[in-house]
Amino acid sequence: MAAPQTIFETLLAAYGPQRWWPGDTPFEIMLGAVLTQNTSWKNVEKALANLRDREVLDPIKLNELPREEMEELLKPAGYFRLKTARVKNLLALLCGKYGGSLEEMFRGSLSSLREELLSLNGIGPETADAILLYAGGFPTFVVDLYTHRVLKRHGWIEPEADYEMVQDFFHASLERDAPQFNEFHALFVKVGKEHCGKTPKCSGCPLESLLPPSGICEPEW
DNA sequence: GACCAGGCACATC
DNA sequence: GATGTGCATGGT
Repeated sequence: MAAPQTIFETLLAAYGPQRWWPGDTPFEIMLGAVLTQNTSWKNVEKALANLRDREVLDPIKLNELPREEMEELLKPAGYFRLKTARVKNLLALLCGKYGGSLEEMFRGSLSSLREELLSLNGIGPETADAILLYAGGFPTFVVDLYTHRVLKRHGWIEPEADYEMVQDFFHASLERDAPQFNEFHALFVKVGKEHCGKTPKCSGCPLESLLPPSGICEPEW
């Protein structure tokens, strides 16, 4: 069984720091977390650029934008009706309870904020953790599809493991270090894209070295 | 033209 | 409780 720290060091050695989730502001990162749901980041950037051009990349201004206009600006990110509703749910909390201030919002505790975000329609565990880690700087591990897939294929978690169980795999043994969690998640997406897609390309995968002699990467998951 | 992308909620069994 | 399906655009 490979330890999370060993997996991290192996991926970091193979790919180097990813310096992920570039966003000019925490608010932009927060929006990006919703917009990137099942969507490539390139499309998300177009939607964020639309918001910037329209000069509504600000909690208060965006909250005042009519639904139809927001839908139009978010179109490039896909699921634009759905995501407009989700962004509005987020803005309702941010503006209603915290006066539109992310700084104010992130004064809360990790666990209470996580619960609060999860109570919103459209914010699931991955989006909540992404907001808390990447925008808020809280040490919570973001588990995405690639993380699940990489761990299951290599036999490092049981096949039935759900989101919380995968997250516990990391939280149990790693220091609660936001910069490391940030980098680690990005590295999983990197190795996932290159080797653990739906059609796996195991040749040259840096994680192969961590498997026991009889271990194999199970490509069917 | 098929398939995929940094999910989530809801329906149905 | 588990499994299936809708949501939508843009790139390969």
